[in-house]
Amino acid sequence: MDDPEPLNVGLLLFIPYRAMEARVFAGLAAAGFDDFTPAQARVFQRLAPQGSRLTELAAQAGLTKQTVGFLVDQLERAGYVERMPDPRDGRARLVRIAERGWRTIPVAAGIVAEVEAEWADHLGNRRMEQLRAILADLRTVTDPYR
Amino acid sequence: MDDPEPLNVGLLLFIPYRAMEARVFAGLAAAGFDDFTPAQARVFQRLAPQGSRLTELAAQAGLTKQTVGFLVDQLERAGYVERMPDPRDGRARLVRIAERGWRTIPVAAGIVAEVEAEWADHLGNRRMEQLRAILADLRTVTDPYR
DNA sequence: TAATTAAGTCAGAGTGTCGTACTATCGTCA
DNA sequence: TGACGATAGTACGACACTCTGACTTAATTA
Repeated sequence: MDDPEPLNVGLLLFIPYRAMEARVFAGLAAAGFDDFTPAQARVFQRLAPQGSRLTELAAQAGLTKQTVGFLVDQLERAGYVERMPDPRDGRARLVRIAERGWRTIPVAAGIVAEVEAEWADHLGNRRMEQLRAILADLRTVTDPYR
Repeated sequence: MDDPEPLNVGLLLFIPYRAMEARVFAGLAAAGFDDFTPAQARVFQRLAPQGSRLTELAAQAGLTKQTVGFLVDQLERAGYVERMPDPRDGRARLVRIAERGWRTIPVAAGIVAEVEAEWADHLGNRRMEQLRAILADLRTVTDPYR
């Protein structure tokens, strides 16, 4: 109706991000993982396979330690992750994906693949690959954590 | 240290989005617009120049009417927007950008331009344009609202 | 070994979001 | 023209998320 001016890139990034997130949540819920909030997922998503420390997760997700601790509590109660002492540092504990957490992974990956396929279908494979490559490159200047 | 597998496109979209948002907020705060939260901004950003209805904003932002009403209350109290009756519908009210709101726009636009310039500098102009074009195209399949 | 730094927790407060229920107004059609 | 279903918005209550500040425990450094 009234869009002569192009949206800024920030908003353009946000729109598909949100669409992807919504699809993944709907799919997880349909597969029985219906406790699981976006905030929890943003932490869960960054767990290293061998486990991550709270402080590390907080830095990566751009949240405080307290917030991540709160979210990990919930994930732990729901059986998605477990905490164990870090053998290399008595102060630290490692947050690791637990059995139920592992089960979400193929489900989520399947939905992501499905959405990506739809996008590739719309954009064409070549541009989809360009998008992925450009975003990965952009990460080097926008992700303070690597 | 440990990133052989590529991140999914959702997360790759989120990282620069978040970086852009953080920069805009820091800049607005530095310019004296230090009340102004991300949630408020996500609504404010979608206001049509002639004013928008609450329901319309809610649909675009993917929020409920109540949530948007709550955020608009705050924006109104802070002088960024004003509400007026919709001459075409007695039930509706138009939310319009108010004087103080208009003043944020060049500031925000300047920061967005600055960040985009940095990105273009890193990616090269050609790929920056590709990114913009691809995202705009992707919007047709990911934005349920247009 | 004392001082400093780092990992994590606890407590409290403020913000953001939703579901349900309600009022007022609009549009339609008998 | 007036009754009825749909739509715009508000009110209230609950819960999720996030932060700040203060604290505990363990590691590191001097």
